[in-house]
Amino acid sequence: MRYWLMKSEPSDVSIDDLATFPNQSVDWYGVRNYQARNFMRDQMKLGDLAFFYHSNCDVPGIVGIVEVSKLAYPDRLQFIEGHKYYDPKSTSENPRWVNVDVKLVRKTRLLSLQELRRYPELETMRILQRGNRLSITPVDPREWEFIMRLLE
DNA sequence: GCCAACGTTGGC
DNA sequence: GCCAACGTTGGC
Repeated sequence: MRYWLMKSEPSDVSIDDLATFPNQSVDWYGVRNYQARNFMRDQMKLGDLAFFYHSNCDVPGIVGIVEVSKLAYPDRLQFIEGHKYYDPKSTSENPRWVNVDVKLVRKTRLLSLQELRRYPELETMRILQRGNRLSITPVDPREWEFIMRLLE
């Protein structure tokens, strides 16, 4: 059982969007970074928990908790010609990109990036490092617990 | 909208 | 295999 942080642009899929989806779940499509892909493919297990993080928006930060509800499988968008996430080098025999499904556990208050930066206990978090761009990052259990207390 | 940081691509 | 050029991310 591991913990994660997963970024989503709310203009694409927000936590409120997720709450309205069937089963309150969504396929985590569009990851086109090998490191992030490998986390999904090799390490994510059913029931793993993740912070749902709004990025590239007015107030970036954690807005909810989700759980992995389906193990990694090929991202369907890589096969759709002309789509933003189309990958001509990917084939159905040998798909390059995968995604898991995640399901809403609950919304939380907005715990902003600015607030996260205030706690020395969290300063090793990947999300807080300079130039961090990885959309999926592991979260240390101690950091997870610390943040969960902030969200109570 | 700017731009620093980073990942990927492709010529050599 | 190096590395310059380019594209993307995402906070500000």
